[in-house]
Amino acid sequence: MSIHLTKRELDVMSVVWELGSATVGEVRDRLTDDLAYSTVLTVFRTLETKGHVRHEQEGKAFRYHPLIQPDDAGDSVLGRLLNKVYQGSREMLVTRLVSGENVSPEELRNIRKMLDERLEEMER
Amino acid sequence: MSIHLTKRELDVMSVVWELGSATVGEVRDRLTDDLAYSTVLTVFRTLETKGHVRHEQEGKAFRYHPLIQPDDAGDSVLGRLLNKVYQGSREMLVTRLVSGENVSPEELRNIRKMLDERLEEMER
DNA sequence: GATTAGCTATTAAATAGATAATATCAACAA
DNA sequence: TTGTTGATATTATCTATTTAATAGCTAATC
Repeated sequence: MSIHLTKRELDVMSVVWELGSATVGEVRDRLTDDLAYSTVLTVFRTLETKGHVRHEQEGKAFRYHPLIQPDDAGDSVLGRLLNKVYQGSREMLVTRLVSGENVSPEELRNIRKMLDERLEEMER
Repeated sequence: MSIHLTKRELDVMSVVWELGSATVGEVRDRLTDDLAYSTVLTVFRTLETKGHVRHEQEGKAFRYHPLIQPDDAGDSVLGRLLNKVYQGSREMLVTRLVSGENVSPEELRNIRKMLDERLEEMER
């Protein structure tokens, strides 16, 4: 079963992943949108209900820890993108991904290297 | 401004893109979920309101034509995926994309070739 | 000319998602 | 003891999304 996160849930999880763990206040500070404390709390509670985070007491606040990893959440989005938008063509998707102005040659070379390694690995 | 499509809207647009244009019935036949005729029609109407498709009469039915292309809709999803899930790392994203079992060596080689071309192009 | 088939138009309703006001509680300070 | 502060808990509201029932229209058919 694939994991579905709403836009706000993803915003929150993104901070949790980045920091390793986070409190409501920490997340609130990092979000560009200015949400009420209780709003972020509500999102955390639904994430906890869905089993995507757990919390532990820290002083008087709760500290939330991720129970899912970025890949877990990314796969469903990536799969849908691949199939519905790029008709299953990974090449088309990657082409678009690297077509922006702000993509450095280094990054492209790193990706190419990764592909080389993966290809070698497949031949063995 | 980036284009946002809901899940169902994307399902419908996906068929429209694939066929070039489509009627309500054609879309309905191709969706795996068994939706009522009026449901698909409603989705088309919201897509038209948003300016993502236009229609013309064809016999007694409407034929819908896309006014946006896959990339237009994909970019917002891809951007969010890149930033929120893979912390801006295209390499991580592509790594995940090609990590499945059912990815052929041909596909990997094609992607690599595309990267080569793009790199050359950047050097000029 | 009445009936049917195959559409579109209208309207409704249920569910999901986003946001936050307000109530509560516990610990610390005065 | 009594506020005050900084959390969480409860509850509510609004909007977006999804789904579809039903009404109405038009052309072909009997």
